[in-house]
Amino acid sequence: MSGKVSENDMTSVPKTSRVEDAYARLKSQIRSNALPPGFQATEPEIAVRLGMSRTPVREALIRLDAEGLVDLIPRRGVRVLPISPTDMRDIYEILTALEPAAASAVAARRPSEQELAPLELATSRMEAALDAGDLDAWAEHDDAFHNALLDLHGNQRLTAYVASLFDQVHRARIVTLRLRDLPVKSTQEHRELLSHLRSGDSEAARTCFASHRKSTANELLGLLEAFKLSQL
Amino acid sequence: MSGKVSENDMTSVPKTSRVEDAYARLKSQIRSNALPPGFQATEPEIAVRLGMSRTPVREALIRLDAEGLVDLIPRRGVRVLPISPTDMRDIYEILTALEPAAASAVAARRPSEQELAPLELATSRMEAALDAGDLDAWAEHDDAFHNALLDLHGNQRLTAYVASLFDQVHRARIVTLRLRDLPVKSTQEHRELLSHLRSGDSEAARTCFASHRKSTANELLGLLEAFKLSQL
DNA sequence: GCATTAAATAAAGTATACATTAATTCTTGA
DNA sequence: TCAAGAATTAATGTATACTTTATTTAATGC
Repeated sequence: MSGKVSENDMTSVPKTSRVEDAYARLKSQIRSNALPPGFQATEPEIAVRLGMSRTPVREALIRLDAEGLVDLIPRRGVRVLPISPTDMRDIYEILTALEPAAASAVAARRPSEQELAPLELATSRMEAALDAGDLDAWAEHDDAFHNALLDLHGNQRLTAYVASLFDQVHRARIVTLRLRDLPVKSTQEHRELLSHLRSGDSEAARTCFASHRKSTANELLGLLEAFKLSQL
Repeated sequence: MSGKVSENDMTSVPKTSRVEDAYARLKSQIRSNALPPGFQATEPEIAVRLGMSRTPVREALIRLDAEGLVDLIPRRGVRVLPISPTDMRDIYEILTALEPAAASAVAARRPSEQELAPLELATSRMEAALDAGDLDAWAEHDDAFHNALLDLHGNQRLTAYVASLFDQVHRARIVTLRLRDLPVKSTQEHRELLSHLRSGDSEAARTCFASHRKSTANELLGLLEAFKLSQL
């Protein structure tokens, strides 16, 4: 009964393995552009950089490679994969097929107001962030909206795959966010989609989301072309 | 100029690494049920089995884990993942969203007869296999049809992902293929889809494929329930 | 001085040794 | 006999040593 777990909470931290640590740090550094697209390094270099041996680094790199974030080049080490307009087109095409299907299914399930709460919250925050002109916050809540919708749908494979696609386009989204007008229309579309989910109109939800995705994709691709951003 | 590459062609074989070898063999054994769902083994056991050290085995297992074919259990080794009806439902839902989108895009592109040749060939072979009652051949050409369509579309991420989903449901497809009536309707639907691709009717192609996928999924799920196959 | 080829270099690929830790088994006491 | 706990076991997680091989550099011959 003297059961004290605390005291040295520092030692009872989640206990992360080196592989997990390497994976998380590398992924985060890629997302934040600390390791920019095209960056190339050898395994020993990365191992030193992360303060561990090659073994866990290799295992983390294999995972990042499988997720399409880096390329393992036979005798040259790793390269952080740049995203080309073609990549963007391909990825958004997949998102345009998957997310509307999820939205449609969620609407058909007639979700309760409680289930929709995370979506409502995310939408409100997007609106607030937009008013405040805080683009980073807006992007964060946009992410939250899409994740909440997928969670609600409950197809874990779909959720995981969409998440990995979002990871791949993250850098490009961040860059282009500042090259375009404020995402007023996009925010409105989220509000509209939410109303379709509420009313249980599955076809309207699908259509609404599909057109949202298509316009997002077109806008993005237009910017990449306009600014000659052939590599991100 | 004396440059001869041949002579010892035996030495210039693809030259496969141990990791690749382990990956391919394990995957093949999982597909063929040599390693049945639920099969569990430790890394050293698998290493002995494959005649190599743990290192390449681990790396191959990480890839198989990322693809959803095995589960790496903290201290228990690997387990070949069984497919449950829920998994099947989730996977077919994704396929139902992705493949019709690809079919629609291909139709819109008005493919040439030459481009459609692999699809025509696969369909003919499915019809022949059906007449001959050769279910294995039928399944093989069914696969070929779907792969050819995705290749034609050209979205490599989409192609790769669909392929990995097919890998996951492969065992279940093989089993259920023999529990149901001959796939007459399914074969006809392929022929029908092909005609829509030929005529460039993208909406018809999408609808046709979507209903094909849905009926396939329903049939499959029905069989799993009817035969109480809660794990494959 | 250039091209061809050989040697050196360094990275990935692989094996193995070691550390850590969860599970199991054995022991001990009630 | 059963329960609690300690010791053992064995598997993963990690580091390191070694092997193979592509690339680069150096050397040699024309």
